[in-house]
Amino acid sequence: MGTTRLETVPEPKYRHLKTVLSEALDSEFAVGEILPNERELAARFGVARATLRQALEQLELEGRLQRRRGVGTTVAPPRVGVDVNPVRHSWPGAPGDAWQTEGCEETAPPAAVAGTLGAYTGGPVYAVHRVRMAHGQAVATETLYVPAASVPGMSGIETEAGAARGRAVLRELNRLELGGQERAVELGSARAEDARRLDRLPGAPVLVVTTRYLAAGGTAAVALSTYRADTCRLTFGDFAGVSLLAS
Amino acid sequence: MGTTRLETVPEPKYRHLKTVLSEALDSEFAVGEILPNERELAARFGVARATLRQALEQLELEGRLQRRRGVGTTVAPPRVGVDVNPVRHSWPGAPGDAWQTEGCEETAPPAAVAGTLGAYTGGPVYAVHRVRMAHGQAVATETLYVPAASVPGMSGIETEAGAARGRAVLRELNRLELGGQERAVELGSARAEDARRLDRLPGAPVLVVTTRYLAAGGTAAVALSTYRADTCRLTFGDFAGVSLLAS
DNA sequence: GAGTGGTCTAGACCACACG
DNA sequence: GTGTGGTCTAGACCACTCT
Repeated sequence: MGTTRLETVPEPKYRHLKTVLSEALDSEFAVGEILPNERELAARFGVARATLRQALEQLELEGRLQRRRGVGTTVAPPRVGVDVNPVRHSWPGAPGDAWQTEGCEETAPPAAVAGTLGAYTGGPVYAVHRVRMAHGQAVATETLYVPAASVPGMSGIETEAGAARGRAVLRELNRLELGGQERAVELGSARAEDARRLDRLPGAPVLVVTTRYLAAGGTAAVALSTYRADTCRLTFGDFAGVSLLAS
Repeated sequence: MGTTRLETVPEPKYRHLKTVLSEALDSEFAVGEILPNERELAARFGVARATLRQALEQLELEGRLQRRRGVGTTVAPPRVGVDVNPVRHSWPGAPGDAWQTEGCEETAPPAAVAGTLGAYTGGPVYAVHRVRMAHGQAVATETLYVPAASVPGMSGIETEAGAARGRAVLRELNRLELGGQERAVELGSARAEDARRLDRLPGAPVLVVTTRYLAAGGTAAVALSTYRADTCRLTFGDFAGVSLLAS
């Protein structure tokens, strides 16, 4: 006896390691606790550091661990549920929304965004940058693309800059009647700028939420929201329960 | 000058590689086209294979590439939008739903699921397994947990097995009045079983959708749906547009 | 400066698909 | 059998954080 190798196809080491570590996290570690460093863990399990890291990477992807260079690997708290419910039909920047305006610039939108802006294509576009906080931590960044044609009140000479200007754009947007919202979620990897704001490395996995704001039969604005995939669970409806993936 | 190194902090090789490859995919390759193999690509760019693979991994995560052992690396088609809209309030298995019932077993639900089943905790639970197809390919698997108490019509002796039994459970479920749905989306990694059905390796990134079906003031059923993160974009509302992450 | 995770190398062998 | 991606090793050095 003394063998656990009953599978027809042997499991890769890193996957077995992942299982072992996962169970250890459940039983032997508390949230926030710091794990032994990678070199010691690798030695303890008798594998190369690269193999250990493969297991740690997946556990981090699943939100079980948090790794920070120069600091160490800690046990992550359960994911926070962030509401992205489109039920309450309101514009971004409406009273009570969870976002904080950080800046605004006038740019040409990315080609893919320009396509969905439809009728508004060609004119200048405001890019409003916002951040969403939860429990004192940035969980998402957003760039809201608003064609100048959607906010005619902004057409005058603008002396305001940065956040104030962004808030002005949102104010103007809120004057329109919102026809509806369309939303999509997909997996992406954080661009350098977003990664910095989210305190992650570039390329970190993120959940990208694309929202089209409809008004007067057209697309009045498009938002690209980038949520930390390791720490966030996006909720729709009034789902207030906890993650079912915890164990 | 002949130098492109203007950054204060040099970019890691794999990240630069990713950018270069990404641009090459846009301009020099067609969807479905097969790339040179990893050993040749690594040689061509003058890096170790492991470094090249780090770039390929992220591109696959973003849905730009598809890698298959024994076959090669191909350029992935744009992600398919799959509707997970909770607006049409209906039970799983209602006419017109996109899922195909594959089997059914009676099990104890995972601890985390049992917790959200609330009032029904303790009794036997049906686990109905379903698959969602799109364009002839499995894009998602689902396990629907239905407490026996939710489907009293099933309490008799059951001679049916597998898919037929699963359909019977769904039929019974559809007799109840649906009070509402609550939904959450988060990143996970495919368990071995799901990975097999989705034609992916275990650990592949997936979007996990948790749905609670409410009836008579309680949770009548809970579904855990696992979507391929590389090929799927989950849409809410009537969002029929294409991905904005394409470029 | 010491210790951490992040990047990188140059190999090796394995599992799988296909002809 | 041949070629592909998947796993694994044993090192090395770098970037970052904390003291």
